[in-house]
Amino acid sequence: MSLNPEPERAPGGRFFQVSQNPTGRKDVSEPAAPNGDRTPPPGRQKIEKALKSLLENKEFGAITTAEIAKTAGVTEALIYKYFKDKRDLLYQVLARDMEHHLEQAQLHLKGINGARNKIRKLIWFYLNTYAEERVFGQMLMLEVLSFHDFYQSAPYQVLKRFAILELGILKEGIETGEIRDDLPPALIRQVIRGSIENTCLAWVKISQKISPDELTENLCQLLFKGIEKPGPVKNPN
Amino acid sequence: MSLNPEPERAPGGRFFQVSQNPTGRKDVSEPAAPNGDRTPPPGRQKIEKALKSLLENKEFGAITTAEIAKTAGVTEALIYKYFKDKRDLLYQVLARDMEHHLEQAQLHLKGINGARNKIRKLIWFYLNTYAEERVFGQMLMLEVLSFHDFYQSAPYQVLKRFAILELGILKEGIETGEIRDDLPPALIRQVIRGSIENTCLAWVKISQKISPDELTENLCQLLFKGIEKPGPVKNPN
DNA sequence: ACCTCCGAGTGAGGATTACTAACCTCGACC
DNA sequence: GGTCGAGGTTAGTAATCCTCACTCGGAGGT
Repeated sequence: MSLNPEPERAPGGRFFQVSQNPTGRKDVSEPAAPNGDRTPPPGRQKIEKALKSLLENKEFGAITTAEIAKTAGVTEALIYKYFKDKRDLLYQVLARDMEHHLEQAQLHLKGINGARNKIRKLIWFYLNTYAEERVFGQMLMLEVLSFHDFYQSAPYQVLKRFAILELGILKEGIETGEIRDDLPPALIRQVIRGSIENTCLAWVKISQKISPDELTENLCQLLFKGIEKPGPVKNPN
Repeated sequence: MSLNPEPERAPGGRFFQVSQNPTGRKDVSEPAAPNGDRTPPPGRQKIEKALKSLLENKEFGAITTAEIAKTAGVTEALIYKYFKDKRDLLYQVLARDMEHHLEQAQLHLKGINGARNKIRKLIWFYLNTYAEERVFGQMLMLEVLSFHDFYQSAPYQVLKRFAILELGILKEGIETGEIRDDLPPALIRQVIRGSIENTCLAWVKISQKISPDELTENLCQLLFKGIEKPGPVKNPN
């Protein structure tokens, strides 16, 4: 009867259920375990895996908790044993992925000299990651960045660590004279990130095909040298 | 290059292309040609106004249809007389706003010479618009860009017209030699848009305060000249 | 062997939501 | 005066997120 493929319905439940936990993270996953080593319970793992696999061909808003539970082979209620929200589930999955990618990024930067070379490498790394892990890119760029509560969530904290990494490189470049010092590093960072995200978004949403290698080169050309044509200045502005 | 805006057929929804009514008073005194477009019914106008006012301090996903109907002073069902969806309501409101801003942008560009000057002006215009009409910026940047169906909606068609405008300026600049010709204009456009949107998003979401005038200057510096420190040119990598 | 505790997991709803079908009302027009 | 259709309403419905009370089984103390 229902021919409703409409995403982002949010009936049921209350919207502004205030969590007693200002961090937005639920501590239900951190009980006093016998020892520091505890593998997460199988049900929890299955739930996270189910969400990821469903995200392969459906957007988060269109995935129902019933669906998640069914593909995970558990009951709906179990989701709420481990996650405060449907959204909290997304955040925790995303946070784990981001943590992993942060480590990878740091690894990729090892042994590279010079701020500009590092920036180039980082740009390539982001593009390549978005290209190879589509679900991750979608989660980050379009399921999450638009929601208010994301900015109090765990994955946002990881995003901040990315920011620290990037700002560190920029400051290094400013000190060594590789990068101009008349603009705030935070702005430079936002421009770089914005460029990357915007091109990747166009690619994700409009199935515009790109090759990370080539795009890295073009982006660096643009970001490093600017859009002005070098040569005789016609109109000084 | 592949983002070349190609005209697609409009979605099935019907349009009430209404001319703007500055006085806010819309007496149905005019006979109104039978087959021509009439002024939209009051209920419809109230619904659109209600949504806009609710968006002032709530995100779209958290606004219920009941709420919209209540603040509009009509019943819920009336919404679905004029809009196919809750989202369709958002899209139509947004499309009207965008249409208006597109006209404004074209007006602001009149009498400006030179591609770089036009780009600078356009950047200022976007920043200023986002700064002054917060609700509009929020609608566009974070309620809409993440949804699949947006890319078949009316406001997306207007977005494409923005793209045409921007690409036109870029191509003009390439021809006159103001802008480098070794990079695809579509990429340049995406970088510019990404920079603007990313900075504005940070400003909207993290209440980072900016001044459009100052930010325009910095952004143009960055986008025009690049992030490299000018000076002794050593090796062009 | 028995009791207790506790985490993993379940079953059965409740509350709220987006959306719909059927109906009413009233002026215009023939 | 009958019809038609647009503007608007009443009274729902299915779907969805989330909660609460409950079961099961094993580890460990006594």
